[in-house]
Amino acid sequence: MRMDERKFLILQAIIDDYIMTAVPVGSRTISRKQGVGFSPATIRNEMSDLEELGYLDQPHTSSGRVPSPKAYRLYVDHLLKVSEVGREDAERISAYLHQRATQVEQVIKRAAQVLSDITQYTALVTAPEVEALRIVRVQLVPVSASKALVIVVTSAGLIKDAVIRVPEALGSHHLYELSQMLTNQLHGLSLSEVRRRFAELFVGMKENRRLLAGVLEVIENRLEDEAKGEVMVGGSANLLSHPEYADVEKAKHFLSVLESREKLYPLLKQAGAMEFTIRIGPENDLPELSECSLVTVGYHMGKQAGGTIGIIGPTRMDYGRVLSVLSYMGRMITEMLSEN
Amino acid sequence: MRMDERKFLILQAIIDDYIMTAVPVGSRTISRKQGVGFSPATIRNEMSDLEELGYLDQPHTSSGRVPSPKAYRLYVDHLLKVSEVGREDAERISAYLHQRATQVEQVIKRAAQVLSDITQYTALVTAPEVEALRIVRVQLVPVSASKALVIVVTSAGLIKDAVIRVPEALGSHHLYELSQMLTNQLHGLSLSEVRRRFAELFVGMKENRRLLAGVLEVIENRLEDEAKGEVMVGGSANLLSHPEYADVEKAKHFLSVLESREKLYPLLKQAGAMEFTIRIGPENDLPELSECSLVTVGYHMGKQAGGTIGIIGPTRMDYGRVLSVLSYMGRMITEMLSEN
DNA sequence: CCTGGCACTCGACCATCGAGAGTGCTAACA
DNA sequence: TGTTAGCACTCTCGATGGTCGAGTGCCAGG
Repeated sequence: MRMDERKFLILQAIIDDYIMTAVPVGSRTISRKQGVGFSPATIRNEMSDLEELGYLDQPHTSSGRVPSPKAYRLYVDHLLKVSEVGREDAERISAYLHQRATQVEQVIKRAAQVLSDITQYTALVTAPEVEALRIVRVQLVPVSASKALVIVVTSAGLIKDAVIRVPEALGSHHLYELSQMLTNQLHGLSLSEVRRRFAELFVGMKENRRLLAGVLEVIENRLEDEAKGEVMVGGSANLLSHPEYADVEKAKHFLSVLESREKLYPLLKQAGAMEFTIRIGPENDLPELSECSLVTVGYHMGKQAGGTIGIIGPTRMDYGRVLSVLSYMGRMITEMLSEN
Repeated sequence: MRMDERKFLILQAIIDDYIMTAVPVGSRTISRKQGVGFSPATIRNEMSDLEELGYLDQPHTSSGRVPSPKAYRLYVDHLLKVSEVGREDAERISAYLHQRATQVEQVIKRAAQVLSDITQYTALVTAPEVEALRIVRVQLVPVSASKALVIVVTSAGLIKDAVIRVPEALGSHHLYELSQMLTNQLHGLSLSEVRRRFAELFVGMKENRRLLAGVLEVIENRLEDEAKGEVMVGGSANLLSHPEYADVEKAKHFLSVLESREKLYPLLKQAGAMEFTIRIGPENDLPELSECSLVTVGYHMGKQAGGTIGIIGPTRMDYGRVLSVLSYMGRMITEMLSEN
């Protein structure tokens, strides 16, 4: 048995209906739909076929059918028509994003909020990846007699800072000169090249080794932190509005995944470079998410850095809308961050 | 009718039991308790009195009693014996906190995690208040040809930064000198005095007015941001473990409060300076939290700044344990942040 | 003043039942 | 041969009603 025109039509109708209602859909419902000119009996036969083909599941013998993950896969691959983003949604997105936002983190955080607000699902946004960034400047700023702030400015304006201990003898001027030296030495290096350069620096240096080691450690630590990954979550409560989370146990599992950056980050990271990805139910590596779908799109910050924004929700998700909203948001963020 | 020794005893027993089980407690249960040498009938009479006094509620005519908010109030004010924090808990707290943490934000975030982990409630932690802080240093660092990073170092090492636009003509040295000047002028001022001093600066100045205005704006913006308040939330999923949130609607309300910093922040801010506060059920201003209790303690960062850490959970909360864990945590954070 | 006893109340639990939605199958029809 | 009407069957859901047990209030006796 093979899929034919009519089977596609019916499957699509079933998925559309189920996405709207979350209720198993029966043959009558489909038959009544405009554009489907067949009797319930015919539909039933087709549905039976579709079940055999693995596209539909039946919760129990005598209730309507529910789309399987395989069906959603087919849906997003072939049947989905990605609509242009709605004017209203587009306006909300711009409005939110164009509030004065000086820091990248703020943009990211706000994006997560808007997305979850608009879609009523849960939004995930990663901070820009530091991988391909290059160092523009390193600056030491005195904070107290024995402490200084190390600031690492990277290309694309991403900034990292941390406090280190410095010898009391070093004055503000001295720190400034050190900063100039470090900037000269490290300028243009990718973060992974920094370590090598530091080794060279150490060779010809007598004083201030401790201090330099501190600076190196900061740069490395910041890298590690980055590897663990910053993920902003917006709208975790939204999930509870969907009937699939009426069961508190399920909701709890889901929420605890959202709280664990360690689990969340790889999920988004994986998708990273791709223009967009859709992971449906069991296609997610995390068993906790076997009944969720994750849609992601990438964004960029200049040419060198980028991150991922995503929406996570029940497999029964409005993929069309989510995809259009997400990709619009991706473009907007890219635009915002690149003009800096 | 007045409270006497025995009524206190019985009330305490009821509260203790209810805190453990979340089930309305009956006279037999109390009568069986060690230390209470009375028959169920006697207890019943006392319970009836306690109900009349407003300390107990009866969900329906023939089931056990449940403590009222008034009872909890009495409990925390008079009956509660704050135990020393458990050795195990103390160890977990130190272990978490003493992981290398260079930034205040990290300490804060981690604290929220540990607290929620240990107590199984939801933890809230505010970043240190900037109110009483004084400026130690202002520094401009070039980021690109036409952008610079403004760094405001405050007493206690709290750092704020933001990117502003600068005239292309200004070189790195020029920025450095400007930084020195600004630091000289603003050093030691509270943030609220800065605006006045800026007005004076403007008078005698011809060039760079635009730039200075930018710096002022940054300082002010950062202040505003601060007023909106940074609040870290840990363990929001924990709430779902408690039977009072078996109802998904309730859980949703609660979670959406947790997501709205605007609501959360004043709640903690209010408590701010106090050594500790306990807000029970309707004592909270937010109607969404009328069935929750909020326990907070303050922490300090040096002499000038401080924030609040808190636990939020059902009114039926283990106040003793929460209080001891919180105050221990408060002391630890104070210690950590002050040695910087 | 305390306590045992007793009648009463009320929610939780369970079984039963009918309605309704949906199915699969068969036979008739175009 | 594909489509449809009809029919018996299945399963969920909600309402109904009965029983059980925990708990109460009150009264009378110690």
